[in-house]
Amino acid sequence: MTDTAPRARRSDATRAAILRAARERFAADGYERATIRAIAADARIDPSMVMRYYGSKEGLFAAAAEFDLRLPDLGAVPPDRLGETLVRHFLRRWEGDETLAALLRAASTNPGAAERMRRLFADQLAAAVAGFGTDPANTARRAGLVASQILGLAFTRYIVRLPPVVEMAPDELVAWVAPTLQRYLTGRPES
Amino acid sequence: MTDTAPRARRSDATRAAILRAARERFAADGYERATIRAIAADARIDPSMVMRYYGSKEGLFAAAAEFDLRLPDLGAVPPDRLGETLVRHFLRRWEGDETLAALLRAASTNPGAAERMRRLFADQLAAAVAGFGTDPANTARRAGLVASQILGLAFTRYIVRLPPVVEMAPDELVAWVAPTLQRYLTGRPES
DNA sequence: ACTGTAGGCCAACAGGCGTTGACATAGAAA
DNA sequence: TTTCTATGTCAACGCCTGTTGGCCTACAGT
Repeated sequence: MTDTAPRARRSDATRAAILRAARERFAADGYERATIRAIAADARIDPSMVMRYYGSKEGLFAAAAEFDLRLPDLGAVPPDRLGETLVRHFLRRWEGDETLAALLRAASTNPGAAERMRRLFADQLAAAVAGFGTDPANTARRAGLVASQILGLAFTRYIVRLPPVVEMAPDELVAWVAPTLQRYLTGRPES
Repeated sequence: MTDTAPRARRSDATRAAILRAARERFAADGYERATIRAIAADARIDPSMVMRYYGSKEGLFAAAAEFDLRLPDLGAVPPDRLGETLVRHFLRRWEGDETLAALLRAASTNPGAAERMRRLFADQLAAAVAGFGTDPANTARRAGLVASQILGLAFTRYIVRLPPVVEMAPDELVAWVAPTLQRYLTGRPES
């Protein structure tokens, strides 16, 4: 069998430094403004190392934007607290990890990043929504609506930084937004 | 007095063509990928004309992203149909004019565009929300929440193009999203 | 008819970009 | 100790970008 967990290479620290710097820059500047040269400078190595390890800028972004929403099993959540659980989870998830901010910024202008974003929500979120079983015919629609509110929240809070949205405390946001998600997940239109 | 409505210059057609092409490109590609050369080519003029008429790329964008939400007077709307009115209005407004899409895409990566977006919603939306008078202390907060859902809808439908959100008919979207805005505008948290 | 000016094009600039290949070096393998 | 390979640096390439200034040309004012 091939060795799937090869022993640590000497270059692993460098690779990690590049990835960390890349995530920061992509999150702060978006895909096109985040230059390989700037990322390499942050990581204190030569730009050509980025090419050696990640092949191209696209390849670097693909590695840096690898992301798992880590959604909980919604089947194990009390059905009336689905919305609350989701908002809480998302707020925590991307407040501690700028990868999603990087993906979000890049998705606006980079077709590859947009595709990745579609996949992230089509696969992971739709799967989680399907996980609690009700109304299989509308799973995709419900997941899409949830995504619209969740991404809108992220967009206004972390990208555009609309003051009122930035200033609201997490608990306050949960109190307002949870019922929205709850209805998108379990309600009916115009309820 | 100075002539505030000077008679049409010969170049007005060119200026308009540039602006139209700029909006298209900014909407399709975002700020950095939309090049002056490409915009000029679309408008069938020389890139240097863009500079002559708009000074710089920033100046061109500022002119192309001039936008009025044209929000209705919410005081004249039946209080229980505020949400529906708003969603309908926004869907129509940006389905027929790509300026907002341009602004949205650009706001992700261009600080100036983000500032413009903040202003747009802080001024125009917050003003409209204040227009129906209830709960003046929370006007900004309510407007922010509305913006998060509205922009999230635009982001998923026109920028990332999440399939389920793209495929839903306007009426269907209204039926789902209107209650959300209605609650953000007139409800209380965790209602 | 003449002249001034506004409209438009062309060629070039300086700088930044992603990317490449040749070269040095240090540590593991022999 | 010698040899080889992984790690890293340096300098340059070709390309594209925003931007500039000089030069035609056609039209409006006289």
